Order: sequence, then C-alpha cells, then structure tokens
Amino acid sequence: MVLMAVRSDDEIRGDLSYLFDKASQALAVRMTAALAELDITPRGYCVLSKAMPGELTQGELAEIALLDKTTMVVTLDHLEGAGLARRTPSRTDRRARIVETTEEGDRVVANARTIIDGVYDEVLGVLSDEQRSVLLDALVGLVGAGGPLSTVEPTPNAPRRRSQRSSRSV
Amino acid sequence: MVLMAVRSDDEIRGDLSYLFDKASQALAVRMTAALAELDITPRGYCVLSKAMPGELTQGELAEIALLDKTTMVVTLDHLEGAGLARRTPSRTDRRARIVETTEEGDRVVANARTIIDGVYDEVLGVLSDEQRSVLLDALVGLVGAGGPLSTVEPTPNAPRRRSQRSSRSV
DNA sequence: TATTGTTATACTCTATAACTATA
DNA sequence: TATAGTTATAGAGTATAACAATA
Repeated sequence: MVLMAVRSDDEIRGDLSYLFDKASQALAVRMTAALAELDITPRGYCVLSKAMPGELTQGELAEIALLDKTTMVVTLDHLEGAGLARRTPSRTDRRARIVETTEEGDRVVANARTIIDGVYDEVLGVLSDEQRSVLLDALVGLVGAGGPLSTVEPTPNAPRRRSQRSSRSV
Repeated sequence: MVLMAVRSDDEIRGDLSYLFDKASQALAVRMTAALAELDITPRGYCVLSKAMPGELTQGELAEIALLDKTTMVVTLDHLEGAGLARRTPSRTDRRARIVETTEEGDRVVANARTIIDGVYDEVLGVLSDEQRSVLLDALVGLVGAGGPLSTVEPTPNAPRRRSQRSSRSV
C-alpha cells in the first residue's frame, strides 16, 4: 500500500518536513535506480569513493563515511565480494586493515560519478540558474556549519538502549 | 558511533543527496524533540490532525496520511491509549470504524501546530526573506506535481517481496 | 587496559499474509 | 467474492555486546 495521496503544491509549500522528506526519499530512489546498472548502491559508492585516495583503515573509513564499524564490515564484505575493493593488513598495526580499491573499483567509481552528476543535472535542471544557486546556498546555510540543521545530535532512528522499555509516546 | 565527520560547506554544496538527507533527518530530530513535550510523535500529530475534520474511516485516514493500514492500527492504538482519539463504528458499514479526535486531542493538535510553526520559523529564520521564498518555491518545483522528485514510485525502504533472495547488490 | 575488526544478536520500523466480520 | 480492520510475523536496516587478536 502507501501509494500516494496527492497533495496540492499550495498545501505542501507550508510543510517543510514533507518537502525535505520527499526530496530526500525521491532522490534516493532515483539514485539507487540509476546506480543499479553498475551493481552498486549509494552506500557502496560512498565508501568506495572515500577509500580511493587510499591508506585508510576500516575504522577511519567508517568515520568518514558516517557508518557504524559493524555496518562497514558488511559493506566491505559486499564490495570485496564484487571485486571492487580489497582489505590488506596494515604494516604498522597488525590489528588494522587498510582498504584499497581495485582497478575495477576505480572504474566503477568513475562511471558512478558520471551517473550521479547526470541525475543531479536532471533534477536541478527544472530550476532556473538563479533558483538553483539560491537553493543550494540556502540548503548549505541550513545544513552546513553552524546552521539550524547542522545537528550533531542523537541518532537518526530511535536509539535502543538495552531494555529500559520506554513508554512509547504517541 | 556514527558521530559526525565534519564536511566543509564547499564540499557539501555539491552533494545534493547529502543536503536533502541531512536536512530531512535533522529537521525530523528537532521536530520529534519539540513535540515530545506534548507526548506525541510527528506521525501521531499527522494522523490526529488529518482526523480532526472528522468522519474518516481508518482506511481513508491511512491513505491520506500515507500510512499502511497496519501501521495505522498501531498508531491509532497509541493515540487512543493516550486519550487523544476514539474509534467508533460507522453507521453505514459495520466493518468500518470512524476515527474521531477527543477534546484533549484537539487541544494537542492546536498546541502541536504552534510548536511546529515555531520550529519552522526558527529553522528558516536564518535565511533572508528572499532566500526563504526561493527555497520553498524551488522545493515545490522539485517535489510538487510534475517535478523530477514527485515520485509515485517504489517504496521508501527496500521492498521485501516474499523470498526471492535478490543477489544483494553492493 | 584499550583498540581493531568480527560475529552474534537485539531492536525498530514497516509491510505482507492470514484471519474475522461484515458487505 | 471482496473489503475493513486486526493479528502475527517476516524482512531490512542498523546498532549494541561480546570476543579474539594485537597494541
């Protein structure tokens, strides 16, 4: 279910939460679909591209990519299984593993970049240059350093500390 | 984990996915926190406010609120448990149940509206009137009717058809 | 003792399937 | 037969806990 109750443009203009949620979700859907032809997910691309410069350990990569270290393990398992990345032991710390991209991985990143830029252009293409520029500036103002949406707060989804069964609010 | 790798404003300006995801998520966090004092979630408010005009069945309400009917059951269980809504049998269809708000529910909706407007003003307050107006127009252009992000497509999270174990792409 | 990466597991969220009672 | 609402449950995502190896 959950198809779509159509809401008028006038109505949604006053609903900032809806605008952001919808934009975020719809763009993610488009991006996921576009990258699927390369058999890579947005997250896979994110990790792979950040690993490209090289010499990063899994932990460092996780921090940069904003992923939990356990999520990073799964992501790298996939990337490695697909032959796009490799884990090699660090020579300075035998606990750590350096992530490096394969040649195929480099090619995929390059192709993905083209696809991603294409999607952005397609999406933003409906706006005038002026609108486009103001939109991006405004978003950076909100989300960027010191902005009201630059949260370094809680976690996205409900955190679930062991037990503590909070009396679920409505 | 997953605290925050700080990215420069210049860097994020070119990452539309990040800008939308972050804006959406950070606003949701703020909104959830702000509404918590009324002991209501954004979804609870959404359902309750749409039920206020009255005379809607659960199913109709689910469609309007973009929720699955099973999610609606849970949501209404909470709202009813908190004394904010009531389910009464329809007089024309003995299978259906009409959702109505209680007086307390009406009060909560009114207070929630004030809180929500306050958050929007607080957030958008960092922008100039001009920026603010262009931002909203641009978002409506992207997300609204006919826009490139007006997806009526797939489901938000990965749909999980029974079995079919898709070979998880990277 | 602390940290890296791993495995196992728990918890949330949301949707499919199956069911009851009507229509 | 089809539909409204319910219950049970499965699947996806992601984080906590515990562990082995090493620092």
